[in-house]
Amino acid sequence: MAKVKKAELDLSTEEKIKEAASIVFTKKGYGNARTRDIAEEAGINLALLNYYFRSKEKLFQIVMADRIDKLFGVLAPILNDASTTLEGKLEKITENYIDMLLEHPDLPIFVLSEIRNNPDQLSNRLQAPKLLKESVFVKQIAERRSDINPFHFLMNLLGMNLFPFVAKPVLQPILGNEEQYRQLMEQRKKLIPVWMKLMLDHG
Amino acid sequence: MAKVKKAELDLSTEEKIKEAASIVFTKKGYGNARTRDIAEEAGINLALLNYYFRSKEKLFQIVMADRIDKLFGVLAPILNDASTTLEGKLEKITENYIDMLLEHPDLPIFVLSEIRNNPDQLSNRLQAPKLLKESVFVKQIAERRSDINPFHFLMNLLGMNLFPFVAKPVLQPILGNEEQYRQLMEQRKKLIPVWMKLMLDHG
DNA sequence: AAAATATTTAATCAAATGATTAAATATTTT
DNA sequence: AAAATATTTAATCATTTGATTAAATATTTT
Repeated sequence: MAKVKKAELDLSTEEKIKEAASIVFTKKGYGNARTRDIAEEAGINLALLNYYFRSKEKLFQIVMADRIDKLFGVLAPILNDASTTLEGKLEKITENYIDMLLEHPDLPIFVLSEIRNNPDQLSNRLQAPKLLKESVFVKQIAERRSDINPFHFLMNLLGMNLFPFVAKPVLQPILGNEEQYRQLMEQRKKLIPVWMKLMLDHG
Repeated sequence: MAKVKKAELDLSTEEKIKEAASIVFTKKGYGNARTRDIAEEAGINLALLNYYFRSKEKLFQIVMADRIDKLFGVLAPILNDASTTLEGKLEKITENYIDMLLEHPDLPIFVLSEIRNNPDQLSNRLQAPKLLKESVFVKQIAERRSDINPFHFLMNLLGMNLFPFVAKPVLQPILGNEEQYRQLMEQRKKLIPVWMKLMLDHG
């Protein structure tokens, strides 16, 4: 019990700081976040943050890696699944993305703006590009429409899924209250795959 | 000539600072931008910045108002034009947006991330929501498809136009070099209106 | 040209902020 | 329980950074 107790507390405190850092960084971005904000959010002393993570920068790197995983992890397992059709993938990607984004609406704008702030540091370590580029998913699109660059359809899919969340602060006043916003996103889970199929089959 | 010379220099220096501030703020965001960065970019002394604009915050407000105008100004004149069809508006919005974004690719991510950082301050003063909500454009969409909330199509249009620029740092490695990226965006000027019409007419 | 005004600079201030230190407290091991 | 180790804190440091000041320079007006 003694060993367990210590390990529990250890993990709990470290995890509490990581969790707080994730919240504060995601909400404010690296430059606007204060280590004191994070300490307060975690309910601990400022020195503890440096005791566990050495620096703001180190803590940020850990949070960032986790956030990037969250944002692209939704895609990864689906893209190269040989057992699903293109249609199946469109439905699965859309449903998973919208479900995830309804829980983490500020994730895309955080990751994208931090990549903008530090393209060299972050853009290089993304395995998402290669993953996307050589995926079964993109090959399936290319087979279906050899006349159009398949990445156009990828941009459309990601754009229709992600943009309403990236632009949420601007769109919310147009779209209504939180519940109405949520309902629209739920509708899009059905609609986006239909629209994607339309684009792939006609035009 | 004497009067002109002073006025010229005056405007030139003030404008030089504004221009530098626009560049630095847009590239780094408010929190990561240093007033010394801006002064250096403008080729002037730090004190001059405060002499002309009183504070970083004030300078930022001026830059931000200008950037918001740039981002939404493309839409405004088209949305309520009674002399164009829905199809005509889709083509015009897409062409104008992509042309503008090719010149200012980091504009959307800057504006959206700053609105996230300060929703109360910035979101309220946007007249874009009301403009969009009550536009002829949205009414024309609603007439065409009474079965689907017209804002779905608005989100699709904006998503397909803006997202490739918002996500440029992530997409660039997939899409190729700068020139190839540009060519894809040029293609989208023709493609997006076609796709939008498809979605409006079928499904 | 002299006086008045506007512009620009170097030096400096004060507050914010990331980080450290040394001591206190709690936990685990012996 | 005592010793050893790990955790936590209050106080403090050093740097960064937005802002100011007072003096110098340039420009405009008289």
